[in-house]
Amino acid sequence: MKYHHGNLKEELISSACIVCEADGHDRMSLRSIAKEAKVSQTAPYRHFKTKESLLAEVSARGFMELKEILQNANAKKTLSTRDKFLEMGQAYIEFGLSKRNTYDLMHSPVIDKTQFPELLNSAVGTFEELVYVLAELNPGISGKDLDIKCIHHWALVHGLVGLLRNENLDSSDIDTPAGNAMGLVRSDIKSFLVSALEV
Amino acid sequence: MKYHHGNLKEELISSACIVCEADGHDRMSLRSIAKEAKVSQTAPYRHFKTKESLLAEVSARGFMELKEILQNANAKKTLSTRDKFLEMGQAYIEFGLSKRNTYDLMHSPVIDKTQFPELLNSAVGTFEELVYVLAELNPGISGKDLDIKCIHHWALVHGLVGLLRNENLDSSDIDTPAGNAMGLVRSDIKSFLVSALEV
DNA sequence: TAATCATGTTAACAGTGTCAACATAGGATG
DNA sequence: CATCCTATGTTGACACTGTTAACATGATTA
Repeated sequence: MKYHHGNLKEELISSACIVCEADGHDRMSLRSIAKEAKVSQTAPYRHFKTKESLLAEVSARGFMELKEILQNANAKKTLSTRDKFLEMGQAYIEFGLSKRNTYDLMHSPVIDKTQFPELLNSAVGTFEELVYVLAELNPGISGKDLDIKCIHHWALVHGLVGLLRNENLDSSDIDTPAGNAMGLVRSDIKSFLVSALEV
Repeated sequence: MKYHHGNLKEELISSACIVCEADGHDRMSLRSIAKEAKVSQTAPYRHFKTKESLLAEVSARGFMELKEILQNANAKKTLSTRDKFLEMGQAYIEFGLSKRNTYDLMHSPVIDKTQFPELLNSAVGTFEELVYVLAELNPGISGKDLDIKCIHHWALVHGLVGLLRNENLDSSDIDTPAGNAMGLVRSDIKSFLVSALEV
């Protein structure tokens, strides 16, 4: 039994990623993931100043994974620019729905991104990926106008993920127009994107 | 000093509303608001089964307030339908930005809305208000198509609030296209809505 | 070899949500 | 009016949390 773990920081992060996605960041305790790594409850403090900074790493990895997913969608050379754009939108939403708790952490106010420059960069990186397709899709616009258009589309998919994830409007027993429409959207995201984005 | 408070439940809720908006729901403790009401730390448990159910109450009040705000915007008789719609969008976003922490709670996964039917109704009520204007604005569509259009616009404003609130992209020192565009959008929300909603 | 320093441990503190057991008062019932 | 019931309060405790201080270990470096 060696005293020094050797690879603790990395193990803590990857463990945190798993627990965070499984239970949600608010139910994740530093102590539990320390225990999982078979290490004392205060060992993480040699690698992370606070719990928040560990969560910042988890969040950053989420953004990196999302960026990669968007890049992959954008890299499908057989598709038209329009279809690549739609593919990205769908991939984004699917990420938000499948990595539910991680996505929640990524946009949670418990992490002050201004205190974690790397995290901020990761988040901005996601945005940049969107800029590339939209620039290709709209040769007419550029600069600020292009950036604002990006925000428009980012807001749309981000908002949709939020509604589908948190409102529980469709998965409830109560039969409402909102719930039914939400179910329709969820069952065919691509159609929704086509109509909403009007591209 | 009377043993029974007399109006504890109501006082706890309104106190929770204030603390929640001031500090955020995750930093709010049951004990602290019990103390504020000059009552023992377990007294709240005579009125709320768990902390979550008190937060559900706070969330519901948030939705009711938001609905009222949207109703007021929609009731401005001097405005055209289009302008009423824009007014609602702007009012929604301003609510999300000014009642930042409350808005966060309203869409937080810490509350399982399926376990609080009244809260679910409040949330759905917000949606309904949107249906009314959009129906008036688009006489051509109805039923599911109308509902899906509502989700589209709800997602847009909801997503925009999320980006403006949590990403900290514009308030940071780092100079990025995303941050700059975010600042532009924030400084003139109405213009953004006009271009994004294309109405 | 000796010293330094990153990385581990143990013990403790103040705080949390929650429950069980007990206390009080006011309204309903005889 | 006396009595009991029930809603509402309190005290004490439990298991947990993030975090810090003080100490231990062992690898790197002077």
